[in-house]
Amino acid sequence: MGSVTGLQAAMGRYIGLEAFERRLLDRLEHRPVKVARDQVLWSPEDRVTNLFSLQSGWACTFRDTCEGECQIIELLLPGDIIGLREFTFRRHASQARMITPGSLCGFAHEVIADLVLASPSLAIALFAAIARQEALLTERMLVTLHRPARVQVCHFVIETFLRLNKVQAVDPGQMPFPLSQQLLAQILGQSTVHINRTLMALDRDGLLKKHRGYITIHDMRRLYQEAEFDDGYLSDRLDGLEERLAKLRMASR
Amino acid sequence: MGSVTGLQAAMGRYIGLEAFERRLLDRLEHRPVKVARDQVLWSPEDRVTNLFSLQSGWACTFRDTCEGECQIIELLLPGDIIGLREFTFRRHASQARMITPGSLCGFAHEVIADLVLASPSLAIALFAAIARQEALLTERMLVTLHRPARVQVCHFVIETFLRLNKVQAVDPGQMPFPLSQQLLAQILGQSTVHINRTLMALDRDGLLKKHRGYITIHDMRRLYQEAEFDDGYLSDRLDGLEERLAKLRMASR
DNA sequence: CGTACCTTTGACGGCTGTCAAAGGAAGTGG
DNA sequence: CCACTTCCTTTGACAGCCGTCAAAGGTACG
Repeated sequence: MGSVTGLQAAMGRYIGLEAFERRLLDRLEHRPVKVARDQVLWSPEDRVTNLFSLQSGWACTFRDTCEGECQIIELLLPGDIIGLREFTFRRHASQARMITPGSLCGFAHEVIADLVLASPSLAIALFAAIARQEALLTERMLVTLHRPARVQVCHFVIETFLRLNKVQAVDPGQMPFPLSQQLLAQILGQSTVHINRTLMALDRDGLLKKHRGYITIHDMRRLYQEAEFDDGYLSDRLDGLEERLAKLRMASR
Repeated sequence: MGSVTGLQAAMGRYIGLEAFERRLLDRLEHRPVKVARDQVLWSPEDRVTNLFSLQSGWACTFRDTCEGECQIIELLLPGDIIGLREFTFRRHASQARMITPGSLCGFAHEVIADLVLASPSLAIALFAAIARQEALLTERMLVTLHRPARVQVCHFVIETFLRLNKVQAVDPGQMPFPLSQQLLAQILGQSTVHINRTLMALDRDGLLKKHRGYITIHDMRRLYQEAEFDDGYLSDRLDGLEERLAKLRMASR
């Protein structure tokens, strides 16, 4: 039986899994490995060899821009697959690192070819997973390019709240948030100093307060308003595609 | 026989195509349709029904942010597939529109399921195509968040030059560029006024000059320097994955 | 108990957005 | 062929969000 946050859950979000597909996925993650905070999963220029299924803990991929600046590209939460962006490339452009201690399962990138061959449904689910991660990136870009830091922070907190909620119910008063202000700045592409001022203001205005390790959301409604949040991009529904797959599968038997 | 910029070329960038795969793709684009400038391919909230293979002309997908602002998400050039980002979603979040007149082939999004079922190689090629489009987005985000407008413009011009060059040799002195300063601003997420000032400066400094419909690159070397350009993210090489597919294919016979 | 990391605050400067207006180029219709 | 509209480009003045630098206080961890 796979864990709640394993590949089965990651793929099962989008499609119904048949028994043989569950077995396939289970075999990939039979032995999760514990990893420490700041553990590096790959570095720039490394040959692409592995993907990872993140079972617990938070991780990120990032790029060093010039002069020591650093931009986080993806924030990976439990249940996410790490490396989907890059598995068709020869070498990594980014670095991947654990933000907290956690556990994960690695598997060779060629295994994707096996999965696609064994199950077109899983292939579609993988498309869906990539598209969701890309949608996160797109929303981030829209917000960072066009809205002030205050909106960016509100938006990111809601987004993270909803993402966490998909895996496990989250109390808005105690939302897990193991990110320093520096990391938050690197996610939003702003300076640590400015993020700090923004967080102070959000606390002063009674919207939310960031503590060490967690966030307290005081007023979810106003948070949505300030963030101008529209959650369409977080939808897991596939529609249409899955039906077509089912039909094709029947026909090919 | 498929056109130079059709699906065959789009997929053939990444993998070798077998005869039956060529036939599959050809059947999808037997009848290209001419479309006018500003032709809308889909709008926000539309049900996702189609993907398009762009045979000629330039297109884009974009989102209206608040207050009439508009951010272009993808710039699509001949040979690109339009809609890869969204085909696993139920409804579109963006709008897609032709920038110039052109021609394209539409096909139902469920056809992707057919392709995946018929050929795992094509599935991998589709992963590669999505990953390349996502890489473009990522680079854009890194540059827009951390570099001044001058670098952004240089970077974008080189990127576009290289993308065009993959489809057809481009003369740096007459590079096709049918984008107004307003569109360029919407791509880079900046104001038209500021883009104008930046272009004036680049012309004054002898780097490049934008005319109506084309750009003259005066000094490619300095352009690369100013853009701090690294072309790794434009690579089409797959490595490893294709070999694995070939082996699996053999084994399954 | 000390070191390292994280948070907080102030001063200052710059890149970029907004507003406004005018001149140019292209396309349309009479 | 010319008047007219529309879009595109250019320029100036001004303001504001945000980055940088610097320093101090707080908190966790060995």
